[in-house]
Amino acid sequence: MNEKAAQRISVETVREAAEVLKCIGHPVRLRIVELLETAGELNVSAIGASVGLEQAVTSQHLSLMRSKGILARRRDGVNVLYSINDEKVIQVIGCLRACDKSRA
Amino acid sequence: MNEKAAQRISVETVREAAEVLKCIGHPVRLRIVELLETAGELNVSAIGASVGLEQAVTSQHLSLMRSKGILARRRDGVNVLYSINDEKVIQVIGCLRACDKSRA
DNA sequence: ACACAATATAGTAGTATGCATATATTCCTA
DNA sequence: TAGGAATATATGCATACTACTATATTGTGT
Repeated sequence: MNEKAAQRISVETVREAAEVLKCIGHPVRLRIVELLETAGELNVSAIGASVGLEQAVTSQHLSLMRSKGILARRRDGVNVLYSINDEKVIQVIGCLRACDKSRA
Repeated sequence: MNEKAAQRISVETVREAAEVLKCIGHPVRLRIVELLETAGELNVSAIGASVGLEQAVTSQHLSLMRSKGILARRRDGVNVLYSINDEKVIQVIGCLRACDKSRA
């Protein structure tokens, strides 16, 4: 079983995946995504504090990722909680953790 | 076992990974990487033909990916054979194949 | 050494990104 | 409903990308 199918990935998938990869291909955004992968859900100021960014800049990065479907957002009173909304991204983070560990 | 370690990925790894992700976060380059993942090794013109690109443009994309350590290159007479040189990238492609299949 | 085939590099113009600053919006509480 | 806290949006500017075209390099066979 599992005989290395290797079928061509659809044009659609390539286009969308490239957009997502490009988006998380930024140190700050990748860090944010990593943070959310472990924390689950966080508000904007917590994210900004953890990554060390201005409020506006943090919000900009979060908005961008949300616009690509990478993040989901939920209001909780005054706060807005962000979380990961893309399975691919979670898998990529997992892969990076593994790589990071194995390069000790 | 495997108690969701979730240790913070090192700054180094984040920086490098972001560079790689950004680089393959381009439709053409992602397609090239997919191609090489199934084909193993291909010369420039074969890659260009398969992706439908001008020679110079193909070469530029390949050079860029090589400069990031994503691709390896080997001369074979007049030809230059490119192949994937980054384990992360292979895993990402695998992930995309899975996603693509499951969205049938 | 010459001619040709396969790759690579340079230069450039248009577009997109990234960050910073200022300003706006939304929601809670007194 | 006025004020403050938490987020979001608008704008400007410097930098980075992308695609295109032209030109250069490298290797092979004769």
